[in-house]
This record gives sequence, C-alpha cells and structure tokens, in this order.
Amino acid sequence: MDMRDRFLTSTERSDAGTSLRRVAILKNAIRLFHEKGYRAASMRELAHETGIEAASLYNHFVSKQELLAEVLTSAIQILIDGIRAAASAAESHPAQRLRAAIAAYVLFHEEHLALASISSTELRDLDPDGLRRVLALRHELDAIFKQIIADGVRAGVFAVENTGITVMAILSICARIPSWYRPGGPQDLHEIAEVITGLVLRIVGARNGRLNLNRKGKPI
Amino acid sequence: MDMRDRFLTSTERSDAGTSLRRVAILKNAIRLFHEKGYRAASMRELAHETGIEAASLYNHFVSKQELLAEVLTSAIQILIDGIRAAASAAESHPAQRLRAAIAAYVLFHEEHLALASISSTELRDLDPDGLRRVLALRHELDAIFKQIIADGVRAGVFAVENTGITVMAILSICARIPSWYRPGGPQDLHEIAEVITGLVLRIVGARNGRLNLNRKGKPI
DNA sequence: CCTACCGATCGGTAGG
DNA sequence: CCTACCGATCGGTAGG
Repeated sequence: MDMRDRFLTSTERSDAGTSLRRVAILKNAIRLFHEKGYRAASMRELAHETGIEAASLYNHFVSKQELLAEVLTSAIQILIDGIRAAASAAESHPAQRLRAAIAAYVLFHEEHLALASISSTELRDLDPDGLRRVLALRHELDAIFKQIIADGVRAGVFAVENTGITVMAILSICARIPSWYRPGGPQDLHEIAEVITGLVLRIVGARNGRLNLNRKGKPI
Repeated sequence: MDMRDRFLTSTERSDAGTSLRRVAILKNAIRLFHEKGYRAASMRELAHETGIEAASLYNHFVSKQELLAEVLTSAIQILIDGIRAAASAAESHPAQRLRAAIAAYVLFHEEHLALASISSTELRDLDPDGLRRVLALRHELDAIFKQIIADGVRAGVFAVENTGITVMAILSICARIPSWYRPGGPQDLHEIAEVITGLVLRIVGARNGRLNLNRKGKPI
C-alpha cells in the first residue's frame, strides 16, 4: 500500500460520502448523464474523464445504478432545500411565499441545470429502490406547493378549482425549463423567474399579485 | 419467391409507408419505446413481439434510428393536425380558439399517451437529421399558440407580458401530462382538460374566462 | 422472410 | 488503484 492508496483509503473511511474522488466521479457522471443520457454514458468514459480505469470506479460505487440513484436523489434534495429556505425567508403572505418558492425553483437552474435536466429525463432508468426514494422526495416537493396554495385558498387570497392539477401544472412549468432554456441565450434566468412567478400567481387566482393589477393599480 | 413474399413486396411497392407489417412494427415500437425507452428497447424484442426475426425488421426500416424518427415525427404531426382542426372549428374569438387548442392537446393523450410520452423523453436519442425535422414541427406547434395569443393581445382580450416564455409555460403544462396522468387514475382526462384550459386562460390574462362569457362568447 | 453470424461494446469481477 | 478478462447483448449484414 503506497502513500496515495493510504490517503484515499483513510479519506474514504473517515467520510465515505464525500471523498474527493467520489465527488469528482459524481460531478463527471452528472455531466455525462446530462449530455448523453444514463444509458448512453458508459462507465469506461466516466472513468476516462475522471482519470482512472473503469474497474476503479467500483471502489467508489457498487454499480452504475447507485451512481444514478445518488445523482437523482441529491438533485431533488438540493431543490427542496432551496425552495424551503426561500419560502421560509419570504413574508408569510401566501402570494409572497409562492412567489419566493417559484423563483427559487427557476433560479435552481442557474447552478444546477444538468441536475435538473437529468431529473426530468432519466427517472425511467432508475431501479425500483432508487425510484421509491426519489418519488418520496417528489411527494415532499408537491406537498410544499400544495400547502402554500391551500393556505392561500383558506385565507381567501387564492382561488383554485383543483389543487392537485394546479400543482402539477405549476411544477410542470418549472420542470420543463431545461428543455428550452439555454444559458447565454436570449432570455436571462432572472427574467424568466420574473415572468413565471407572474404566470403562477395568475394561475392560482392571486387577488394581489403584481401582474394582476391593471394600469391604475386595481385588481383585474 | 412464394406467394407471401410476393404479397408483401407488392404491398410495400404500392404503398411503402403503410404496409400492414410496417404498421405493426411501428405500433410495437411505440409501446416498447414507451415502456423501456428507445435505448433499452432492442430490435430483437421488437421483432419477437411482431412475430418475426430481428433481421427481418430491416426489410421495413433501414435502421433503429429510422424507426425512432418515424415515431417522433408522426407523433407531433398528429398532434399538430388535431390542434389545428380544433382551433379552426372553434369560434374566432381568441379565448375560444385557445381553449379549443389546449383541450385538443390534453385530449390527445386519450388516444396517444405512449406517443406523447416518447415525444418528451426520447428526443435526445434522435440523430441530427431526424432531430432537425422534429424541431421544425415543434416550431410549427409553438407558432400556432403564439399566433392565437398575439391575436388575443392585439384584440385587447389577452394581457401577456412575455409571449415567448408564456407559450413555453403553456406547452410545458401539456407536455408533462404523460409524467403524472395515469389512465383509470383519480382524474379523468376530460376533467383535466377543463381545469387546464381554465389555468391557461388565466395565464394569458383572458378578460373573459368561461364564467364571464355571454351567449355569443363575447366578453361581458 | 429466415439462419447464421460479426464486430463492437457493455457492466462488472478476479486478483494483485 | 490497475491489468486482464468474462459473459451477455447489441445493431446490423450476408446469403439464400
């Protein structure tokens, strides 16, 4: 066992989830899964980009599936954390909390476009165990928005016909962003966030959203 | 050359695009691509489900790629035709045309759920030539909705801040339906169509949503 | 339309 | 962490 092996081994033992090599592999996996898709990305190519041999990947992950599960669960976990933080920091008015949550979702794509893209396209290739974990997290995400909307309806500031379908519609707008948004393209992500938050406030029938005011500042 | 070969050959020659066998292969391909994804679906399995050997598939399609291109282009072509027909049949008021177009999009999933699902997940695996054709058709679809919305804005019955992003949002709501709608599930597709058309009219700031129309479909 | 087959590539393992 | 390797599977072709 040479010095390098000893270093790597002790690192893995002390903090198995965040060894430098493991993180490097995950980072490359995210990029490859994004560019080519899970199935088209090979462990050999992933190894090559990480600067090791294919067999060495299995010192860090038991299978390609574990890699995918790790990517997909961390993606949605990061998203949920960001949205919760934004909603908590916002004023307690449901429209403000909804606006903050949507803006956080849209701006999530600034730092994590590849993760967002993978999340909406590679779920099918996940094995049953990983799928169960991701679906549980998705349910958490749905619940955050359902709660805000239910609060708004109860307070009489939102008017929603069908909360379930409405939440699906709102999350669909956000989830599809990776399919049309391109960094450096014509639309800035902050501009997109502004427009989409406005659309969402209209969707929930917010009686006092910025975009629902006419030129005289009265509700439409 | 026996009778069967002669029949198949003459059929292909007289109407290459719609021979019975070719249609059967396409139908099975749609199901397999939907269930497993393009990459995970093998030509052997497709052949087996069609009742022929893998090599025989190549008498009908030059490659697996051609199969995917055919599926994806026909999917969006069917969708466009349905939406155009619905919008044309509707009254000329932009809100009515938009409502009809959205309802047609949602109800498209009644007959073509697998096609809709494939369209939103398998585009990545299409080769450059097929991708170019599909993107051209997508642009047509966008243009239909952009036109209706622009008409509504010009007529003063819609109020839209950013037409491009708004169209992307509206199409996103429809495009994600295969990710959460399940036939026989809690929500009926006609109910979904009703709710979503309502949301979309809110999104465009329609001054005359369903509840505010008089008998002639004009704003009150 | 079938039988027979090819070269390429894949995820993963043995052993050191 | 590497070398060497395996069994499986893939899309596609030759030839009839």
